[in-house]
Amino acid sequence: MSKAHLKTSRWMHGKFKCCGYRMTKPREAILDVLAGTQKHLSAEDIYLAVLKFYPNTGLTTVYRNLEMFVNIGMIVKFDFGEGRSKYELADQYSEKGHHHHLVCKTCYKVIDYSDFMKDEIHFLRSIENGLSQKYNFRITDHLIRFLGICEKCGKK
Amino acid sequence: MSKAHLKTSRWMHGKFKCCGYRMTKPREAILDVLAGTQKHLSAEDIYLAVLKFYPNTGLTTVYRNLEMFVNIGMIVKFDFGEGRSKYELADQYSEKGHHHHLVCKTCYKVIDYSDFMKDEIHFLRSIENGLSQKYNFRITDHLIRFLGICEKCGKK
DNA sequence: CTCCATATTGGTAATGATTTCCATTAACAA
DNA sequence: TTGTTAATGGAAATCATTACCAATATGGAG
Ligand SMILES: [Mn+2]
Ligand SMILES: [Mn+2]
Ligand SMILES: [Zn+2]
Ligand SMILES: [Zn+2]
Repeated sequence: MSKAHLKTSRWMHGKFKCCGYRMTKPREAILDVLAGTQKHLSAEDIYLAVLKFYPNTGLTTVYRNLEMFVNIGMIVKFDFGEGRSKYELADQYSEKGHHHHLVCKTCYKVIDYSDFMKDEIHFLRSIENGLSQKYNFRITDHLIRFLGICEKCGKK
Repeated sequence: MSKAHLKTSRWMHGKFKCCGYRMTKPREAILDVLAGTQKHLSAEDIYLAVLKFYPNTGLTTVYRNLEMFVNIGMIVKFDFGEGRSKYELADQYSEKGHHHHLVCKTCYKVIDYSDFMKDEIHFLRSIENGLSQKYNFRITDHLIRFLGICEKCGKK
């Protein structure tokens, strides 16, 4: 996480100066936590992790900053159906890069995959234009996800 | 909705006898309401609509039955991001058939589309098998959605 | 048709994630 | 160092969804 920290600091500088945002401990910590894991974390997960670095951070602050990070596109918020949102670094700031998810309907395990991106690009190109034209809708993003039963749940 | 009602009754018969479920007014009404609209309704939307037919239905009952209908595959539950779930009849019970959604990030307007299904099938076939193999995951469903700005929101 | 076992209902109270408030603190430009 | 103002964090409020539970209605057996 010290490595992650260094990396994090670098983004911050670039991203914040311009937007008028200030660089604060909680913000740095939130990005560090997300940069230091491959998992999809809930607001509370992040809060608990941040707490270890800065023992009097508020959960409110975590929520507030997560929202802000989502707004400026540094973090992505997902709803996989378990009742609370999960967060991860946006594609361009993550080692994972552009990817989608397999979600187990039973235990909510989430698997990242970035296979078959060539097929995806081909598929998207073939329809995005048609859709935005037909429905007068400016498409800025897409969501592709597969649902089913994970290995562990399948054995029961 | 009288037409919808007739149609609804027919399903009920087939679907319920077997599963051990009983046919009740609220259940009939919920399906009628969903069969009588093209919209994506929240639990409360449905509750208010049902209330007009059966003035002392409980919101709890609506939630309970929506969950049951989702479980047996007659209704589909969606989260478009507005903080409450939306429901619609499952593909095979709806005039809409298999379709996906365009969702406006600004006003949460939802547009159904079923264009380019040929491309979709081609795309899915090319990757579902590979994914389920590689990740030992039994895929039962998929979610394809486009996000962006609707016509109205684009003008502001 | 009547009766019974039990599935279902509907009000109310709990839950639990996320927001709102607001007085206090910290960032950072001058 | 100082002043302006963004940012924080604790507590209270929201709000959709669930859990409870006593009262009721359904559908099959007799
Ligand atoms: Mn991911
Ligand atoms: Mn739809
Ligand atoms: Zn699982
Ligand atoms: Zn819109």
